[in-house]
Amino acid sequence: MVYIRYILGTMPKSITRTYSRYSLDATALLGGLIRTARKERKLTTQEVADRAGISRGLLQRIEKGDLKCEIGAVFEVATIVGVKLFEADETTLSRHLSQTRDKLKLLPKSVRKKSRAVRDDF
Amino acid sequence: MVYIRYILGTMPKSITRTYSRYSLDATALLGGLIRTARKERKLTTQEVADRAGISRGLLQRIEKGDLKCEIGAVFEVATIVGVKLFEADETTLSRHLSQTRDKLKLLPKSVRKKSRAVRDDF
DNA sequence: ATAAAATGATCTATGTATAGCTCATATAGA
DNA sequence: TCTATATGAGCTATACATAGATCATTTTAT
Repeated sequence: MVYIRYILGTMPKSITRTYSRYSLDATALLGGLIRTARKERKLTTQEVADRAGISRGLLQRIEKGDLKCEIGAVFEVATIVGVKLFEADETTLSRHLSQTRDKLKLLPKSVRKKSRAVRDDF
Repeated sequence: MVYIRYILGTMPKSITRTYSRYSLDATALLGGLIRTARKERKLTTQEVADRAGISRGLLQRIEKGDLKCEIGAVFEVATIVGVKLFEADETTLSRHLSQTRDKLKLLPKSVRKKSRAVRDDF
């Protein structure tokens, strides 16, 4: 079976994205914590990558703090090497989760802007 | 200018990935916290998406806790609506980051497995 | 010193996440 | 009630992240 995968097209234009210092630092910190925890547990990059079901290259990028990695892969690796997210263990996390869901129910379902400026012209 | 973009190939096979309960919960919690914070600050999805430089659709997936979003986009949105990562503000975060880097310098540069079982056959 | 193993870096093919629409529905405010 | 608007959901094209390989280098343990 043959599958049509490619045709002719125009030159692609790449998109660059900007990040705040806080996001950069947070991702770098998480990556560093993962790398530290992995070494303390004496696990090789290949072992952790296998357990997480990802490639060794992706694990390297995660440990470097690459902002373009998918969050599921990052969190999965963090879990495997024992880095706590939100500084919460499994039970605390799920409790916090349901609390957040309850809180959301109480908030308005959509945010509405003031339609016009307040009438102060009288 | 014409750019060669496509050729003929074989049928693609998709890859499914599994995630732990902990990763699922952590991502869902983060998404919920973001949604809650956004509403409390009375920001529309469009406003936050614009400020983060992402599409409204991606923001919806982030708030839903989609594990395939890139971590940079998620952290950027969290920062914008005021959700603290690591329960730390900017200065605490950068301090923690340099501490982690210092700690890494002290650890062995590569993890080495015991090459063979301990000699107990004598 | 030597060798085996771990890590770092780079390349290609391809599966897929994303932007940017459209349309339908829900909802807050007048 | 009425209406503007926010949200939800689905679509397509494409830019890009990932897997998987290879090779070079570093590093640990013997």
